[in-house]
Amino acid sequence: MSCELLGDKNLSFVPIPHRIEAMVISAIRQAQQDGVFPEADYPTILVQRSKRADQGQYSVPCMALAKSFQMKPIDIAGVIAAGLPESELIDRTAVAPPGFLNFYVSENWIVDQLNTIINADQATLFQQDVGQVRLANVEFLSANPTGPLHVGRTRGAIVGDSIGRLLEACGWKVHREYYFNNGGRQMEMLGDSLRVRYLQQLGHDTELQEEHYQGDYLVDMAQGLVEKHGDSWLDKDWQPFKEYAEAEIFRMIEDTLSRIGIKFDLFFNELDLYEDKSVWAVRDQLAARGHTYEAVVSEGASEEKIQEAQEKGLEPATWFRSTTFGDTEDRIIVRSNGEPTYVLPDVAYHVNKLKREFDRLIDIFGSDHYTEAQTVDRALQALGYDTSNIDVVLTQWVHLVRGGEKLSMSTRKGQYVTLDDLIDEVGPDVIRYFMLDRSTDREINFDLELAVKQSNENPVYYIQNAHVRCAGIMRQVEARGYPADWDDGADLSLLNDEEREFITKMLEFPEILLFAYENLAPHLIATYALDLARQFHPMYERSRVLGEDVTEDVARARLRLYKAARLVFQRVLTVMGMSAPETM
RNA sequence: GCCUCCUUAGCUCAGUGGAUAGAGCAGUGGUCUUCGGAACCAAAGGUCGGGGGUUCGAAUCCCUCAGGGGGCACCA
Repeated sequence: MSCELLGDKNLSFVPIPHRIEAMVISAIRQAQQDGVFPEADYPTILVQRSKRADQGQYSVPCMALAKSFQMKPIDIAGVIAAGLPESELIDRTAVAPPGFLNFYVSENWIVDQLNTIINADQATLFQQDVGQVRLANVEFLSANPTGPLHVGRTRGAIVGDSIGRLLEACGWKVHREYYFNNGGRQMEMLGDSLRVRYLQQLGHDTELQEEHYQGDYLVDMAQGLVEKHGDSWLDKDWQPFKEYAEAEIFRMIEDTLSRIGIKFDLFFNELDLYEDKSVWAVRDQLAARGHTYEAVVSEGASEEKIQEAQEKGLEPATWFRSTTFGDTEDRIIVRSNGEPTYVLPDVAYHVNKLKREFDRLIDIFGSDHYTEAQTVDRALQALGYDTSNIDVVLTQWVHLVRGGEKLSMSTRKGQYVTLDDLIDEVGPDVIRYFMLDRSTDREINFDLELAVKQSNENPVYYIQNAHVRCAGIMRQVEARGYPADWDDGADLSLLNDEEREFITKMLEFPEILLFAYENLAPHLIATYALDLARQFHPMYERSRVLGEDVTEDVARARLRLYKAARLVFQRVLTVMGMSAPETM
């Protein structure tokens, strides 16, 4: 086929719709040169998957082209059909009213893709090339080290890591970053809580106060401290305890994360932004550009607020005039006591990231950070930065559900469910899938009973079982003494309609991958994985390899099919950060 | 009050402005007994929250109303 529009890149896994689009554009250009179509701009060509078999596998609605080309849609479709370049991909096309052009993908081409899949580098199977290699910074999780990871943080962690994997599958290099603050009152309380626990371990009669951290992990930690240092820390204040606790907690967090397949490239300490003075530099630059002012209340504040401020006797604070950038109210960046609010170091952090070598930044936040993210964006604009290469993904809440009842995830008094507890209960693969399979702007009800169910109600088992079944066939073939390359050179034209349709479904993966990447929507991978499994199992039921009534030629062709299917399931699971088990 | 996300089958949810809106579960009726039954097949199930609008064409875009989640701290 003519591929000039697709450039020189390896065509193996260019999504089919992209190839069809290139063919259509080529036909349109030809028709324009021939004077059949006027030289007019026209809307983007839409190539969609057909819903019904009698509409081919892909179709292009030409109705939207009618205005540009001053012809009836059905005639436009006919002209395009006649002008399509020769292609090994497309067998035939058909025009359907009111103006659809349906594409029938070549059966030979479809089955031959099994060879392409099997011969490809498995680590990069279906990898999309979105230009030269670029570097993305994905910031997620960013929980302060005050305790073990709580389940409430899990969604952001999984979504962040998976978006990273999605980018990697589309040719990016990904730098995963975790932003944290180990200063402030919270961390002081943490240190002091450990100090109290330490004293208790040594038999002192002292109790935690209400504002102390109540979690049992500090008891264990205090025990370890006694084992290491005996009573030599008796007279120390909160500070060394805080440092000890922080180091231990980071160790716990990293252990937990490694259990669900997440590894960060950098833990970025907010305090570094104070040490290198960049927090104050940001404030000064905002001031120099005239975007700040000193006042007790914001400009245009209500009488009520002014009165309230007077009653409290507040001193002036530094405000960022975010209303200039579309905000409904200005925001405080430095409190009257001289301490910055959270937003100022966060702006400095983003400036820091923008100054590093990244081609784009992606932030994953809980939806409760909506206003914060907007304010940071506005401040960056105020500083003169182009924020168009910063994407913010906000994730909605997760509710743990057991037996139809929502569980409380309160962090008070240490009664929280840790991520470790959840991993112990349902396993890492289930967590990853359940946190991924819904659009990020939808809430999740995480059903703990469904999570451990071993039936096709549970999508994780259903998907992984497809891989297990493929692996089972390979084992069986080997056990019966067939050579490892038995399927090499098999006559793939022996595969039936159902088997070919399944291959077509596998070949949708590149377009799904690209679309999920473009929309930063990893749930589309999860949905696709389940769809693929749902198409796999019925076929598996009927298309046996080693049945008595299966001829050797058919057996070899089917073995080739399952070999490729196994690789595709493995790849899909890997992109989601899940395991592809051989047995279950 | 303002901002934001959600509302699609009994339930949980997919759905890129295009043809007759799709899955699973539950319910109904069947099949087979395994290269892992942790299975498969069939029929049934819908005013896409309500109402306007834009468009040749709207679940999808815009406006509006209603219901639910989250946010709007001199917290992080």
